[in-house]
Amino acid sequence: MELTNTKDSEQKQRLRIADIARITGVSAGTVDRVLHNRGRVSDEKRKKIEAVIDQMDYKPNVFARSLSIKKEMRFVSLIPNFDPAGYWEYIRNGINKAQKEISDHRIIIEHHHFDQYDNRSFVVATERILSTSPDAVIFSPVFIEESVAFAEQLEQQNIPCVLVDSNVEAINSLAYYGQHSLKSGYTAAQLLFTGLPENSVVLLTRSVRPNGIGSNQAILREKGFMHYVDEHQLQQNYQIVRVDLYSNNTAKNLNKLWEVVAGNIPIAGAAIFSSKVYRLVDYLNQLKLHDIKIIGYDELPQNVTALKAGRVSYLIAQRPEMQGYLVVKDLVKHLVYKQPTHRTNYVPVDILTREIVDEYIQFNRRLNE
Amino acid sequence: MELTNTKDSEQKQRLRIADIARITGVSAGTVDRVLHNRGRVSDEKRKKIEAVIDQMDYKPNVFARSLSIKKEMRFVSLIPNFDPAGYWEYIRNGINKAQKEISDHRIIIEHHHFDQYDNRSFVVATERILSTSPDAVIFSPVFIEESVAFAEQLEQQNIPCVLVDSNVEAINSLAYYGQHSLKSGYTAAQLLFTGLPENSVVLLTRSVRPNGIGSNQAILREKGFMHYVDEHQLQQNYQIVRVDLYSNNTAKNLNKLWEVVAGNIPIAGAAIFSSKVYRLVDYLNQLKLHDIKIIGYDELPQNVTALKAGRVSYLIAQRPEMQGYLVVKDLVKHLVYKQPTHRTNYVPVDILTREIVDEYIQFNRRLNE
DNA sequence: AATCGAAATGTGGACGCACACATCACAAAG
DNA sequence: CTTTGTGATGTGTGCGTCCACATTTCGATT
Repeated sequence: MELTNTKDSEQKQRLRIADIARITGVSAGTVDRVLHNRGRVSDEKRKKIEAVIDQMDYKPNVFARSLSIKKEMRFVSLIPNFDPAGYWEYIRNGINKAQKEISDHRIIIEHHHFDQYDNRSFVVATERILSTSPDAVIFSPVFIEESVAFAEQLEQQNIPCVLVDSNVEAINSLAYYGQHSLKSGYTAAQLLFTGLPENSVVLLTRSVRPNGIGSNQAILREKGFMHYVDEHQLQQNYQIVRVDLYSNNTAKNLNKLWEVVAGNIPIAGAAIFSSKVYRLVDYLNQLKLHDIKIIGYDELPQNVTALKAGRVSYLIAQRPEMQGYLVVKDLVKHLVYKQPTHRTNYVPVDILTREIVDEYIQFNRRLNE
Repeated sequence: MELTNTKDSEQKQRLRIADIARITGVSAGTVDRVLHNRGRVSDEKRKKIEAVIDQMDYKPNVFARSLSIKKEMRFVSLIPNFDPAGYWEYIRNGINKAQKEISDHRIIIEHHHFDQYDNRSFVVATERILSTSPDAVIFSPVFIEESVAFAEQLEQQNIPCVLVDSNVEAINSLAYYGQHSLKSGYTAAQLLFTGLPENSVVLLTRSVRPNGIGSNQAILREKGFMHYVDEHQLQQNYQIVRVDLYSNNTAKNLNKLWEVVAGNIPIAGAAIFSSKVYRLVDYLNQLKLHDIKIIGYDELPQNVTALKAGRVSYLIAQRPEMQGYLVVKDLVKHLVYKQPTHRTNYVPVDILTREIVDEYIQFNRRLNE
């Protein structure tokens, strides 16, 4: 441990291409050819120049570099269409932020959408996209099979893609950003069961599609949740009841929940594996069930309201703006700056309570300014 | 809700300064003077130029802008010296990342340190810094009074400063990044008490300095913790015992803890308001107390080891790299780009469990690459 | 020795901004 | 009528990348 100050940087001028040219007795053009491995340089001079680059630790001025690169590219995004202030809007906000930052590279992003409850709408959108031959695609593989097929066609056309929100291993994407669904479901269980009275019912609710299939994400989250249950042998102490909620049938949903209530065992907790927590809260309010510990996903305004009102105990969040922002930046990193990226990038499982949610939201908002 | 694609950007060329000059029949220099309010332009031309700028929505190319700005500034950081892999190193890593990004502006950062257990070392460092007249100062106001005095002197010399980690309202800093200590302490209590067996002892441990005073942060965290206790009237069901741990006296610390154990009421939980959780774990191991629910701060490697081993239930983290990074970027935002910043910026209260800590750490690491 | 050709190397401009500096017009002072 | 000053305005330079193009080098072939 030392208390003296240290100067890590010297005031010295930074090495420029022109300096390297002067030192090695060649022109800037030759240095440039070496720097970019464009060939057409004699071995002798190449080695000399490379030596100077290494020894003197040349680093290009990033600003000049960014200025001079003009890629004129067109990216396409394909995510579910969204209700205002819904989950997908957050991802798009992140994409938009990245878009602003790279617009001076003459890169534009076209936004396409599909209905997350209708796989045909997804296929239609992918066909439309393929016909326009974009330079890269950002999409959310909500429908697994259809997404794999889409990715194959992209690969044939040599169009790189990145995945956001949910992951499909079979897709050879440049990068994926999203949450580790299993761990997030496991964590939901952990938070729900800690301190929960025994010999009671725990509701597991899923928002399902008209065909009765849950989303890629939701299925994995439930799996993670059940893993915790099995690991701690909670089936003995709790009666876990699955209830599927349909997006467009309030009466039916209420009916199903009522059946559980009528079972006479008290309901102590409930988890929902989507961002529709606020709807679950609404149903339970209508059934006058006010003392249930509820846990759900994503910091949508309506969910935050329920969290602050004490109706929801925890929200699990996943930085959607950051996901949208980072997938785009990784595309640029690869296509423009030719730097390596990581394939799989898990965003943290963020646990929110009524006391800390405000700072969480404001911080994310400021990062996105 | 619409399914059709939308093109948000047109392929059109962006308006440049030269274009505005051509349109208005002046030179680029005159347009530049209008853009930056540097005066020395006739009213007639100024109005004409402003009209074009507004109407055609001119936005400067950020890359060219960054390139042309060369500020030649010297920032100074002043944070506690650190053990390798200690908390303060994380903050410095964030500062270093920002430093790399701005080095092409010819901005350098000098790192100064002090002993966080010795306020005199802080004062000595501030005097040394003041004598060199830096362009801006980044520091952590660990000692409140001394920090206020330092800030006053900086203000006299017109040197802006930013605060990192802990906040002092009395200091007129450009920005502060750190955690809301009260809420973080409150959350620690919430996590600790949920599901904790009643009629037991809960240890509150603080790392204190030789003079017996805790850090600014730790004091506020404990206050937040106790706020939860009072709010839920937990004094009735738990016996809360404060134990001060000294940084350099293992025997004494063990002794104090042993006294609590000897009290014959079982110890169910323990919280520590600093990043020294791993030491608390070590003590409790030595005393063969293995079933205590422990909560502490910061994702230091040693703490993470204890978390993964199940010896610590939760760690509360605060994105130190991000804090270091963002304070520097705010300085640049203000001094170089003359854009407004926010004074108070709370970083989220991040709750970590053994299952999700790996993704948290890796994500932060990649952001910092 | 002259010629040719291919590879190696140099030159210069465009990009787009900010800033220091040069230049210009015009009026007041000598 | 010339000099000096002053405000208004134009110009050149720095950066790295990526071109098109000019020029040089050098060995091989006539």
